[in-house]
Amino acid sequence: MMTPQVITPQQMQQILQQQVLTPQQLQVLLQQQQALMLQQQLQEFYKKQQEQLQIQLLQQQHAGKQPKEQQQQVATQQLAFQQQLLQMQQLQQQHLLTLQRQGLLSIQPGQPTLPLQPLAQGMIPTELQQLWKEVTGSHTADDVGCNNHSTLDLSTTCVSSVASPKTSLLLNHQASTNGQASLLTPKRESASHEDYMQNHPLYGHGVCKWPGCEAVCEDFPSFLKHLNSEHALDDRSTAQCRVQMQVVQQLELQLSKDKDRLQAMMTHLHVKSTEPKASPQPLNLVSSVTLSKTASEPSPQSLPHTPTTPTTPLTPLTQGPSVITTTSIHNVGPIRRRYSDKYNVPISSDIAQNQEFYKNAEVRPPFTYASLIRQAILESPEKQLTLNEIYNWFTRMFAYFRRNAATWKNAVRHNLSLHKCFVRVENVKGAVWTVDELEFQKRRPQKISGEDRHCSPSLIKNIHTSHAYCTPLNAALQASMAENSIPLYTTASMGNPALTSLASAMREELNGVIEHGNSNGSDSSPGRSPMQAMHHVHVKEEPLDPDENEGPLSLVTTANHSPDFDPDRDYEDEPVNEDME
DNA sequence: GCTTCATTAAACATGT
DNA sequence: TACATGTTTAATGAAG
Repeated sequence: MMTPQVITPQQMQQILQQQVLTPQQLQVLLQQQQALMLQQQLQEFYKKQQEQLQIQLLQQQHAGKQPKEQQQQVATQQLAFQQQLLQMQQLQQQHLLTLQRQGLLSIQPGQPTLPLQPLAQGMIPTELQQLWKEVTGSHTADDVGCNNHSTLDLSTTCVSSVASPKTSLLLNHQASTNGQASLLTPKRESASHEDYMQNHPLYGHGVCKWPGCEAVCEDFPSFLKHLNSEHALDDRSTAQCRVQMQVVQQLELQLSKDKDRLQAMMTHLHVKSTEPKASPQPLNLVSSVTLSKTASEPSPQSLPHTPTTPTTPLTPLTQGPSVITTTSIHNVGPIRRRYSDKYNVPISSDIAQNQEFYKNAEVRPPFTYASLIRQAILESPEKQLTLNEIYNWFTRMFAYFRRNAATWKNAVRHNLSLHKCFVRVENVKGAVWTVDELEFQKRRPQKISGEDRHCSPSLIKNIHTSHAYCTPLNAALQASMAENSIPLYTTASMGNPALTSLASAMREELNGVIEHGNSNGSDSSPGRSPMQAMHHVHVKEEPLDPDENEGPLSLVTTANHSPDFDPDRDYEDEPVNEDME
């Protein structure tokens, strides 16, 4: 049988060449793939039925029945089989509806993605029916109807045998979208009656959408009446509900498997594309950078003066970080918006996955300076770096920053001073920079409410807070993550991008959780801090700092003083005792 | 068109 | 004096 390909290699390639596969696109692909698989399974089922019929026909012909009897029987069986076909189609519609109600499947009229055959139409097995006319079998309807097949849970065929045989393919997009009001999210009682009518998942286009019902209800009250009378809480409804649950579970299981398969495919392709990247002659910059104090300008002969053409991973990972694509290589110039900031891609994942690429290609990393600085600091064992070490990290990790040192170094310094998320801490050796994770997370969404800008920008407030216990919360965060056995971003994890992304994603998630959890200042145990040697913490106020009516307040610089946070953020008013100077 | 943000450039201060 | 470090301001462009 000519079965439609789920996804051809060409299609896959097309997908992969779309550098950024949004989760929505991925979802659509998975749904389409699953729908096609469903279609295939049903078609296989039809085929098997047909084969059985043919076999039985041959047997009957050998038995030598009377022609008239045979004709009558054939007519009856044909009718029964057609009914079963319709029921199968109904079942298929129900599957689709289930997906749509859950928001898993959204068939849009102009969706230009992979060619998904309209199931409601494509599944009408006219050819099969034609074949049926040619053959005469002795199948009973029950045999057909309750013949479960393959992995599909077709038990609904038996349960919902009350379906009207005249039901046609009522699945249409509009009804489907109506159904998206979701079975799983019951309407609030405050919702208007009209909305409820329009969005009731079991009612659409004047038809009861109860599985296998399709009863015509002129208006919503009559539908309700019908619903209460015909689909009351009884054994049949319970059984149907149970079957529907099984259907959903089956589909979810299948979706999960397909997701895993896709992930494995992506991972496989990604690994394969990065395999030959192991440069036989890696740039000897790392050692020179780390050994030299003024290593920001590495030896010119070791630098790629022309933009390298690395073998870049071509496959965008769909979950989490993205991998450098060919076209992104061209984004060498100044990028005002960094996509990883914009799309919330964990920077550590991206850097980890494209580490070799960034090291060898003079491609500007698609992150802001602030993100890069933060990453540099977080990668350090002590979560603190001197300015020079930050420079070194830049040059070590990115070939792009091996040139124009004056420019980007100035930018680094500028960012360090400008952003409140970077905290300068003086210790005995000198000044190091740490990350105020809360501040950084707070500024990431970049959600701007314009009315809050009256707060006068500016002015660094170098408050010398007193003690070593002025621990940047980042340390506590890291410690908490360590306690939760969440691997930090290390070079050891770079070998496994999936793990890295997962860890990063979890870390980002956890940051948010801890952020809230810590907002009461309960767990900033100084004992965990790796920075007890700190003496001075300079707290600065970021120019973009609004009054922040919403979102977590930063307690990093204040939690050490008082849990009662002053929303005016006037850190100068905080008690400053025992200034070290 | 406005606002916000990131980037870049530059001036300036301070310390070594 | 030169350089590194740190702060601040301003201009510019991208994006929302």
